[in-house]
Parts: sequence; C-alpha cells; structure tokens
Amino acid sequence: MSLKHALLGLIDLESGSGYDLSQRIRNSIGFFWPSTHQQIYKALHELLVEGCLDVEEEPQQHRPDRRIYSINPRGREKLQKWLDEPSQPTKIRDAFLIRVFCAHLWDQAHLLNQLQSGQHQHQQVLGRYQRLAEHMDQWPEDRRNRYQYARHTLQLGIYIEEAWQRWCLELQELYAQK
Amino acid sequence: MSLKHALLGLIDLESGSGYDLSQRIRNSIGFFWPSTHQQIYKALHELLVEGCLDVEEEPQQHRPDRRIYSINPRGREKLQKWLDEPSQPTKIRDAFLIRVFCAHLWDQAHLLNQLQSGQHQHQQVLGRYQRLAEHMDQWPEDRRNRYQYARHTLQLGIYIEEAWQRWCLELQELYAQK
DNA sequence: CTTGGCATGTAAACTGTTACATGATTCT
DNA sequence: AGAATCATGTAACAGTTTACATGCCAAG
Repeated sequence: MSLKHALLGLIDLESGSGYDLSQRIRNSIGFFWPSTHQQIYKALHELLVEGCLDVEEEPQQHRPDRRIYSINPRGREKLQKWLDEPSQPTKIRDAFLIRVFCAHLWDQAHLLNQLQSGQHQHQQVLGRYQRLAEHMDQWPEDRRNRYQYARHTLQLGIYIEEAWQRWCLELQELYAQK
Repeated sequence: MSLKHALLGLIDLESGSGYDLSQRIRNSIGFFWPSTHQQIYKALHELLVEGCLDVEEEPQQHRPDRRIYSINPRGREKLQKWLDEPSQPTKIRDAFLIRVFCAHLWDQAHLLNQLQSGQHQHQQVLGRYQRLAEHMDQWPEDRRNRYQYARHTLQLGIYIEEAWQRWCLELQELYAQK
C-alpha cells in the first residue's frame, strides 16, 4: 500500500495530525497519489498498530484532540526498505480520454466544446502548480532544501500539464478549421 | 463505471469477443484506462444483462466458443448519454513519484540509479507509442479515419512520455554534476 | 444565518487486483 | 519439454469512494 509509505515519507519531513497530513497531501503527494481523509486516518491507525509511528495527544477545547503522529526508527526502516523496491509504472485513469476516443459520436461543436473545457480544467491545475512552485522557490534555503524533491515532483506535474495544454490546443486548431 | 463505456465505444468501432476486446484495449484505451480480462468479461456480462449489447455465439472446436458482442441501439444511447457528461480530471497514481518525494533518504548513487531506471521504463512506453503511431499513420485512409480519435489519444500519450523523458534527464544532469 | 474550516472517525458500496481453473495448439 | 497464445471464467482479497456522523468556531 503506497499511501502508507507516502505518509511515512511526509511524516519523516514533518510530524503532524491526520488533519495536517491530509492538508499537506493535497498540496504535494495528492498530485500523484490522490487520497481522502478517510483513507489517511485508516492508514495512520494501521501504521500505529504496526509500530511504525508514535502518537502524542494534544488536548483541545471544544473540538476533538489532535493526535500528532511522528515517525520512529521502525517506521523509517520500513520506508527505507520500500524505497529500494522497484516501482511499477504509472497508471493513468482518465475518463476524458475515453470520451475523446469515442468522439466520432460527437458533432464538431460538441467536440470543440469538450476540448475547451478539458483544456480549461488542465489550465486550472497548471496554474495551481505554477503558483505553488513560485511560492516554494521563495522559501528560505533550509526549507527549500528539505522540500527539494517535493519541488521536483511538482515540476513533473507542470511538464505534464503543459503537454495537456499543447495537445488540447492542437486538437482545437485541427477541428476548428475543418 | 467508465470501463463499461469504454467497451461500448470500442465495440461501436468494431464488434468482437471478450478476448478480442481485451487485446484491443491493451493497444488503445488501456493506455489511459488499464483493465484486466477479468474485469472486461465481467463488464461485458453486465452490459449484456442491461440490454446494451447483443451476443452471437461462434462455435469452435477444441476451445471455448467465442462470444461475439455487438452494440445495439440501447447501448449506443447509453454511450451517447455518458459522453455528454462532464469528465472529472485525471487521476495519476505513481508510486515512483512517492519514492522521489522521499529521495532525501537515498544517497546520490541510489537516486541516479532510480532516475535512470524510471527513465528507461518510460522510454520503453514512449517507444511503444511511437511505433504504434507510425503504424497507424500507414493504415489505409478509411481505417485511419475511423481510428482518428484513438490516434489523437495516442498523441497525448506521446507528449506525456516526452515530458517524463525531459524531467528524468534534467534531474539526472542536476544530481550527476553535484 | 449559512458557508467553510477544524478535527476525527465508521460503514457500506463499489472497483480493481491476484490467484486459481481448464484445456487444446503452436512455437522454440 | 516448456512457454506462449487462444478463450473463458470464478473467488478472494485489497483498495477506493461515498455517505453518514458529530460539533464548535470564524467570517461574510
């Protein structure tokens, strides 16, 4: 289960509660490993039971106590071991591409419409990545160093979104002039 | 369930047995919607029960009869309806990127090694896409026309794999000179 | 006074993967 | 002799999504 290892990696960078972690995931690992808070809480429990994490309860008034997780030697070992395993290649699951695949069932206007909205969606994502990248590039050096690999994964996201932009534009041009 | 609609789309292009379809999926929709034969057979059954497909048994000696599925008006209607729904954006799930995210736990040699093997894997995929694209571009015009949208989705795959190549190379250069 | 954020979870439903099963044919 | 291809499936398991549950606080 990669999510568990993703969590170990995140916690290794910085301890936090389930809530913290799900927020942080949304702006980092979530880009290439989407996950909901339900999954995250469950995975944290399991890691705790396996003895890979420590918890400290942080009492709060008027809301549930925060359970701050931190990684311990056993967790770090587990993560190390997993890091050395080979990765199986990416799996993309994109319903939009299934739709394009079936585009012979659309008329031209509809196709252009779909391409435009697809492009728009990916532009939003690209914009978000770019803003985050600019933001990270202005962090102080130590933090920037600590998160350098996160920054690299973000860069891949940017390249991939740029590929989408190019593709959507080319197709729109192709079918607009027809 | 997108797989069902993917199957409807594929069958709409050309009827075939579960086996045929899983072969064809491997070289088309499988690029952005991976699926195993078990899922495919199951989905075909369900579509049949829902009355979206017709079957014709093709008896064979010495091996199970082929069950040739073809789309019917109801199936086409279901597909049409689904095509008009908006797509939710792509979900990438890539364990390799989780590993890179945790790369502070690798030494330089290990990182370079992993980047190289990641690049290699994606190069394989890129090569496969490129060969298939060249092949498709030499099809006779009618077939090329029928599969033009499949060809477009392939092009996106090529762009995305090129993005991976660029990224892997840049990172290798960055960490090699350090 | 409603929306969104904080903070944690349970449960059911759905989807996807892995292992197993059968059995002939062709290629190496 | 062993592996790959053809051809279809079942069953168990793993993973993911969606819905539900609670309850306070702050901002508009």
